[in-house]
Amino acid sequence: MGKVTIQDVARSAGVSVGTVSAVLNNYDHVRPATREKVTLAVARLNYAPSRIAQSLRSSASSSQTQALRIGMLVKEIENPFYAEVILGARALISDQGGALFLTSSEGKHEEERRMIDLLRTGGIDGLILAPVLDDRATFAHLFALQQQRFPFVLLGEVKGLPVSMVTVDNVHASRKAVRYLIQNGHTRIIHFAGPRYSAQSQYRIQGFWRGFSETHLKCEDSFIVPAGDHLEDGYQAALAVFRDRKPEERPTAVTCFNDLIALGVMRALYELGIGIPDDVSVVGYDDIQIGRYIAAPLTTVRTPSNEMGRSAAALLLRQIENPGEAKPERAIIEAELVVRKSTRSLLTTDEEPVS
Amino acid sequence: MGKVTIQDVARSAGVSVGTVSAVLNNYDHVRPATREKVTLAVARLNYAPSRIAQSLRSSASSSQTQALRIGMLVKEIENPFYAEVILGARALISDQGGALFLTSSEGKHEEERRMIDLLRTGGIDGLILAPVLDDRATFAHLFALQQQRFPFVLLGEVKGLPVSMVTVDNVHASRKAVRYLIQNGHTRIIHFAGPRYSAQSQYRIQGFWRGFSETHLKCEDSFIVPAGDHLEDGYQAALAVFRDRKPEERPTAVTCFNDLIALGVMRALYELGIGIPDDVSVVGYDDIQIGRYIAAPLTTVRTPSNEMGRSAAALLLRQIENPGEAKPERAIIEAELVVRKSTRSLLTTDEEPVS
DNA sequence: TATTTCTTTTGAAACGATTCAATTCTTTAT
DNA sequence: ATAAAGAATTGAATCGTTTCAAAAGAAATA
Repeated sequence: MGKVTIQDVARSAGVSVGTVSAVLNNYDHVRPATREKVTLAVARLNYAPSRIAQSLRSSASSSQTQALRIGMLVKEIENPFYAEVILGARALISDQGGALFLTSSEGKHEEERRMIDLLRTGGIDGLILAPVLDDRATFAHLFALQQQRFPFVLLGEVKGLPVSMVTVDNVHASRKAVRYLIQNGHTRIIHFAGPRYSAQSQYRIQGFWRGFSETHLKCEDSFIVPAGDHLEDGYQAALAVFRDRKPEERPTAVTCFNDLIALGVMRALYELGIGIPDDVSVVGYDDIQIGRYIAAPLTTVRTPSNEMGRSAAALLLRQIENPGEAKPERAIIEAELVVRKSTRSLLTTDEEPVS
Repeated sequence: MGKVTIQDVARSAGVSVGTVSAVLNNYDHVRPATREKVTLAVARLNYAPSRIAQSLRSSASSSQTQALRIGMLVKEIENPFYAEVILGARALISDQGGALFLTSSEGKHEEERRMIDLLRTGGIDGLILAPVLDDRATFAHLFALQQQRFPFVLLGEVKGLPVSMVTVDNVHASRKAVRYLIQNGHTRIIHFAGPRYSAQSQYRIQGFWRGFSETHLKCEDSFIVPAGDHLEDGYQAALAVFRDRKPEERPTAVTCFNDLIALGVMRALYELGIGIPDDVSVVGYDDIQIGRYIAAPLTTVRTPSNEMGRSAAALLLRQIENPGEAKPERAIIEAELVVRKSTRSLLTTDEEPVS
């Protein structure tokens, strides 16, 4: 069963390939009768255009229009911080008539390298990497890119690699935060640190130390508590620190690797009945938008978003595997209500099971 | 700045294209000296083979060894809801050895179409659209895609287009939320609705109505309040509804188009001194992760993330424009401390200016 | 030196679409 | 009925690779 090509359709419809192409692309210089003939032949042969050939041919003509394609690799798309970064990059590239294609490594080294390669061979004009994981093999990879003069920019800290990058002065910023707390009378301050091998986190720890060293106070080792970079990390770390400690032994303030950690910490404090800022002051890092709007755990309709994406992909893969079958499929997913603290019954004051 | 082809390499190395191809594919009938010449030319010109042309040619003989490339277009990457969807899709595609390339339309119709085209001509094997904006031209676009048998899946509601899609039963879910509230004694309930022309929002409104119609209660027109789909939309809408109303005239509960609206609403209520859930119950929609962790406005170090992305892109563009200059640039951006409600001074109880 | 054999290199023909100048077919106007 | 203008169709060129029969070069043999 050889593949059906546009040639076959043309022959079967008794017209030229050019005409078939015109019909398929909805050009308006085709007579209805001709269009009909072609459409029939397409249906009869169950013809599906080869997208490979299509893009080979049209990439030629579109490359004259020079639509800039930029690839971007982030660690985790779900971190609101990157969302903002992405928006910034996107805005500028879009203004230039280009497009930003996004990918994520989900924190895995080999994924990072794989994505870089896939983007690069995908006809991308340049790459934005934000941030690059601390990994030897990746560094070698980047070095090779650099050698080949492939345009790319790093976002964040990478030591000892002479490439273009955008960086924040983490030490300085972190120092400012601590100094602010100390100036306001705090002496026992804890820093919930980021991922162990993240250069970014190390700089922020360094700033924390430095903020202390400028004063008469001493920063003890126990002031640095490893957490991570997710909400849950902050939550767990804070529970561990605050749960079994007497109020007078608690820190009076904490700084966090990022806002997600801070939110997690705040959640833990809330559950422990520790007031913010009455008992403990909390400082985050990044200023994600949601930080300005936070309140209390939310009753909500739970859309199984992860599963939705998953089944969308499944549907798509099936379509690709059977290019012939044009039968649309539809997955209907049931949503459910999750009751939390933001609602209460007016009938009783006790918590009730979900109806 | 045209793309470098195998022809260019052949010319530059002083050999034929066949030889270059042989070198690239590691055939063993190439003399070391020749191999060397070619390798050098490849490096010199920074040549990367077009995988589109590759697979066009070899599709007949060798099987599809190419990694699967899936494009995904979302409305807004910054919405945490999509983040989850993306993760789900990504997980499955990655397991298959493929990659997910993400793009966003930022809610603009023509951007949506432009992105679809750019993805399509970029050698993508299939497309996930989540969700599709309610727009005639876009529908026509999708119809054409469908005609051309390009594999794609829609995520969300689109009426009158016979394509594969993944959908949630919005009416049902929304109805459940209202019913829950009514069963708990609420009678004055407001729904903060989504974007005006979103089919999704319309279904959720419909479910809201239906939840009422099953009871003895009447859903008045004024119960539906247009909001939008961003935090700020919810915030403003809630302010407008609650600010000038006497407590006994207030709704005792609200449902929201999504969690971001809910968070915005909660923020507004907090500022107005209205207790959650004591005075008003709030129901969101989506169950984004952060909904489980919320607390109070956060003092934070503000990283100018938008500007960071922007300048990363600027650097990159400059690099692409001047391919010769390999001079690494570096943009250093100053971060600043933003003091909000999660910190307080231990010296005084009044708020103080930032140091 | 001429002939044979083996190793390298060449260049044109695919792959399957889109494009567009040239051509043929319809109208419309004269 | 003929010319001119407009509409529809054609088909060769093109995109960037790989492939492979044929040509060319090098080495070995007679």
